Amino acid sequence: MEETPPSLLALTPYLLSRVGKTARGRIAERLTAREMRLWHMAVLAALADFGPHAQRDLAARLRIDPSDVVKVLDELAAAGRVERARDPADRRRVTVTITAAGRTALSELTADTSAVQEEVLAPLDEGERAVLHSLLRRIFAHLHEGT
Amino acid sequence: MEETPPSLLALTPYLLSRVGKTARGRIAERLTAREMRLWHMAVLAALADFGPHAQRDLAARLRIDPSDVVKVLDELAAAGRVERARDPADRRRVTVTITAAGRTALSELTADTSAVQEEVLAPLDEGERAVLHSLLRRIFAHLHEGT
DNA sequence: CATATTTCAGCCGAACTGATATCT
DNA sequence: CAGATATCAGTTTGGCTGAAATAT
Repeated sequence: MEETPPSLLALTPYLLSRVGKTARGRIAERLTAREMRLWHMAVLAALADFGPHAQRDLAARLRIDPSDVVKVLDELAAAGRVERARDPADRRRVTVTITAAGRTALSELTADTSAVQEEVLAPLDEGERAVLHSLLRRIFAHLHEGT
Repeated sequence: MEETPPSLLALTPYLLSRVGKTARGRIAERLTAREMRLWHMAVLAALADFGPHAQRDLAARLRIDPSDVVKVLDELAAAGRVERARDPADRRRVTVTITAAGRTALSELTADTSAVQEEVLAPLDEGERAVLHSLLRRIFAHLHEGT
């Protein structure tokens, strides 16, 4: 009396949605233990990978609402993981930079996510994981090219 | 200035989370056009696949909170897609049954989801879609066996 | 009386909307 | 003054919690 309806399991988007939600949940669970959330990690990763951003550019890159960027940065700045500074060339802009503490935090979060990867992909061998990752990359690229 | 951070794209759980969320969003979009939501579809599918359920069993099968089952069924019943009846053998229980209108609605929702499948999996050929589906089925089974 | 099932009211995090202040 | 940027306040939605009401 616990089976999932087969007519749903036959639909790949349904499976994607369910598995994705579980993955998200597992990551969020670990981040919560560090008093962080997914957006905090995404922001830190963007700053580490691409250098300082104006808040507007962070919002565009991560597809997060600008008004939410404010809150996320408030929290990251309070924890000393990013620094905000007015751009002297255009004083409307606020330039956000990751700190050393921010990089440390990011590496912990990345380790958490790798642990989740181990949990979620447990039934797959190395080759299968690579295939899955590559298929998802292609789908992801396709979903974000039209926009 | 629009690339997603590579350190995130390297993490399969992150990709699963993002792609899954988009899939969920695309389905939800279509269902909204029919004034339905994902839980409505899941409930109808469970009733169609496995026959009448007590509300408690629907909640267990679909891993939805019992208090939310009440709201979902209120809406489905108001639209004539399910019927509720007290179980005479145990009058605490309410037995839920799908109606003919409910089956019609479900087939429309399934068609919507198939259309989303076409959108999301567009870059993959038949063989790749089968591989993806099979890998996701295995992950899904693994995630739900421990519980 | 203890437990099971359904129902209801309310909370919280995530995502969005609209308005405002500041600056170009 | 028109447009851009950041900020703030409020709304909505989904998912959860806790407490009732009814029945076993």
